[in-house]
Amino acid sequence: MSSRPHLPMSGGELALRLLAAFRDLVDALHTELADRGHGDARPLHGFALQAIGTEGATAVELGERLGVSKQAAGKTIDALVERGYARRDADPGDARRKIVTITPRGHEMLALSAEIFERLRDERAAGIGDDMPAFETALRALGPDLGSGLDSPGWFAR
Amino acid sequence: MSSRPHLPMSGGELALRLLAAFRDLVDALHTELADRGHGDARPLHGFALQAIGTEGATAVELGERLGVSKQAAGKTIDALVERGYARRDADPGDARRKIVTITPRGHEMLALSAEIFERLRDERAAGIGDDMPAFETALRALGPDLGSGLDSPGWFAR
DNA sequence: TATAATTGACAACTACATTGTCGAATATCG
DNA sequence: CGATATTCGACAATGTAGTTGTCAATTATA
Repeated sequence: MSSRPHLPMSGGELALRLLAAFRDLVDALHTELADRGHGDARPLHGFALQAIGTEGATAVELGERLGVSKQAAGKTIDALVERGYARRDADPGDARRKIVTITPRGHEMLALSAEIFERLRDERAAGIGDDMPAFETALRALGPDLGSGLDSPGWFAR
Repeated sequence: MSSRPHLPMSGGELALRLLAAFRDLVDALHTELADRGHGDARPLHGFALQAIGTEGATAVELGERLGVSKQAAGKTIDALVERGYARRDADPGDARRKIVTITPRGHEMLALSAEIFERLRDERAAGIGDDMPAFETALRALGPDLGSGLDSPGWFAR
């Protein structure tokens, strides 16, 4: 409960630490994933798989959910299919569409990611202690609504 | 505070919200920067300028500080010089080296960024209230040491 | 039925990263 | 002093991911 006096955090440090904490979590996740048979998975792949969902999706839909063009979504789907995380099938009702669905291996990767994320969260929470609920409440208040587009690559530098 | 029962946050949501909060802050910063004469500044530029510092730096040094190759650092320096944020000068003592220093316009952009970041932080803190000190303490405990490399572009997808 | 909209694929282009190579300049060691 | 090694910056080739534009095929609609 921080009986210590609190050192103020500058706005720049706040931003930097948010990014560092995110990267730390995701790097730890993928180190662990690599150890458990998913060394070819990239951070983007997990997000894309979740955007595909249990219903499946077309390239256009995936692009909309991820906030990128359908062409970029198509490339991501190619990568997922190459790695065995997703498959493309013809839509029986509409010959234009190709439905992308998650393969068993894709589901396994998602489940593994969730499991590892939970453990990472618990480890971090243990280091934070009583402040964790306040931290989570504040983090929810800090950021915008979720799912607002994951067009991260290229956004940073350009 | 928070007399409400706390809803638990999954590990995945934790990671996602850290990224969303970071992006929200940086997007707001650059919207404001654009309104004040720095529409061509990108998030990476501010970090690169800070890595150059008041002492100046060579391309190799900047690459080390940013965690990228010297070639990538050279390109970033090109971008900074094009926009008038930095300048390259020959080192009088070593003809191989070219010292990159921050121009007055670069210093102005850094000062403006710091000012805007402070205001953004205060706005967010107002929405969070009493939990803000606990939040900052927890965020410090959550992430790794700062300055561990900013090689964000390409890191996410690859 | 003619027209419009949707889907997925292809091409061309941009942007940013990588590794490898090179010449020039400097440092070091015998 | 001079040969060798290192450092720095530039160039080229390559890889990846994104974009826009175009196109044919298919489906929906007026």
